[in-house]
Amino acid sequence: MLKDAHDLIPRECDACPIRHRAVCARCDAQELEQLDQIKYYRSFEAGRTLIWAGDRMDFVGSVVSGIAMLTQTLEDGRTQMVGLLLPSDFVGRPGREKAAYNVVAVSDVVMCCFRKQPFENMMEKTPHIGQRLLEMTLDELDAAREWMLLLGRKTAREKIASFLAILGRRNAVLNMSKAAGQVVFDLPLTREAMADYLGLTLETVSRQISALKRDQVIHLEGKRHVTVPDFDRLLEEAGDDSDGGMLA
Amino acid sequence: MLKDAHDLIPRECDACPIRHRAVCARCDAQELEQLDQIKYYRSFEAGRTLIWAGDRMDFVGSVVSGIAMLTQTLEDGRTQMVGLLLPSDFVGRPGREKAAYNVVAVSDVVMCCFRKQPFENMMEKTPHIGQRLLEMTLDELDAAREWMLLLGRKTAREKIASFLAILGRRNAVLNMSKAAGQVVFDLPLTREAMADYLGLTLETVSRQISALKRDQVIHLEGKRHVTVPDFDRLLEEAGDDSDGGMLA
DNA sequence: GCGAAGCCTTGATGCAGATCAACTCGACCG
DNA sequence: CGGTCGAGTTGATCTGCATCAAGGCTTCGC
Repeated sequence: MLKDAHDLIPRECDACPIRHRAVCARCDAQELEQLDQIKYYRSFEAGRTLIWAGDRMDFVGSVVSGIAMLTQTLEDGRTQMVGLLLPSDFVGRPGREKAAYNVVAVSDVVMCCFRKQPFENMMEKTPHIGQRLLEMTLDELDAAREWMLLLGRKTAREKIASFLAILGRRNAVLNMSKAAGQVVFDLPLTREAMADYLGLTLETVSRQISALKRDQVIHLEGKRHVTVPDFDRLLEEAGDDSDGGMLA
Repeated sequence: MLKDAHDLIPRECDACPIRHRAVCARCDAQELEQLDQIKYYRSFEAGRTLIWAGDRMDFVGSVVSGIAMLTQTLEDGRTQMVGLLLPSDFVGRPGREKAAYNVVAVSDVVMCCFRKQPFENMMEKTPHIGQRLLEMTLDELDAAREWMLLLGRKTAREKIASFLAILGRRNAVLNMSKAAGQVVFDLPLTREAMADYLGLTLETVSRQISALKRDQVIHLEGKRHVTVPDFDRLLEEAGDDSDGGMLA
């Protein structure tokens, strides 16, 4: 299943798909050289837990390809997703000994790992890395705060619509959005993972997706392929403050 | 009411109560000098909204004294708190034009404001500021993720207990915790603000506090003064993973 | 081709927390 | 000192989502 994972591993940073969005985005050729000394690639197959909360961490790194999630659980098993990691997202916290969250591969994942101690040393001397990491962390904090509004105050239907809007927005940017307002994408998560993202049960997720389909807000082919005929309609359903959506 | 606010404004950074925890924590004397050129103090009375989401921001800054909250709202008025700002916490985002959240003074607040443009320029040249801001932002992100678990997966009782535990832990650190496990503090928020923090209604907050009192998990004098006779008991009620609590 | 397992959907029922409403208490003010 | 206003409590009722349960569809291994 992972037999061709090494095809996805860039030979050098110039060829790296996340070169200009990851922690290393601001680094110059010489700094990349240094990073190269302390990095290595790892591949994980879908479903595998890369890191358990509480584990000792000896690396930090970037997601190169695939999707992973950060989760927390209570003793009785209730699970909440607290981060969704896409290519270029950063994993781990410089200066921290132990992992604070579980990291689980949603799809097959390739990571570019940096040995932790050398990376921390390098951060001290190379402002470019810390600067970029600050930007990325601030973005994540903003995302976390949107997410808190969703978890604390939205109805199940609004939660689903919001989640679809997030995915749709992302794909609209990448795919240069199809004709007038029509947006198409695949759900990267199972119903259960969506439930953990949204603070719902998988049954409620399923029901609300069915309801949005019934009400023509979305169309579904199979269980994962979504078409949004009218994106503004979807945004209304998401209940967000009308304007706020597009501020980058 | 604010007549003596200027008494709370430090004359110089050395005398500043948040000198060693705020963004400026790592700055040396010369850097403080520079910051001094671009800073000014502002006072706000309890209840005032310091900043409206969408407002143009021409400063960033630190809370010197008092408590403020970040909130987001949906059009129909549902409100979620997304940040609780204590002395030394940072307000605003370098590089961002417009405020993303409302900032509301919970108590009287004094802020140390930096003019935004000069502050950003200084960040470019002074790694100490960016480094400290990164640390603080990472801490906030961790807090946000704990908060997401609370919002998404905890029951009303667990939410209240968790919130009390957070307050109690903070005060235990400051006040060198009273005799054996006993913790005492005042609630800084109204029932309504607590509800906005926890994603509940104020009625539910009130009922659950009453329930915890009835069950002897806490004692109340008046409506705000809380005594926790057995802190471990409170942590159990909070439902957290047993160990996780004390990792700083 | 058949059984098992994973993912998903749908139905029936129950309950935690929202909503609506009445009331208490203390602070402030003319 | 009576009136008002904001904060908090408590009760009655309603409802959205969780829970429990059954069954469908697809994929995979034998």
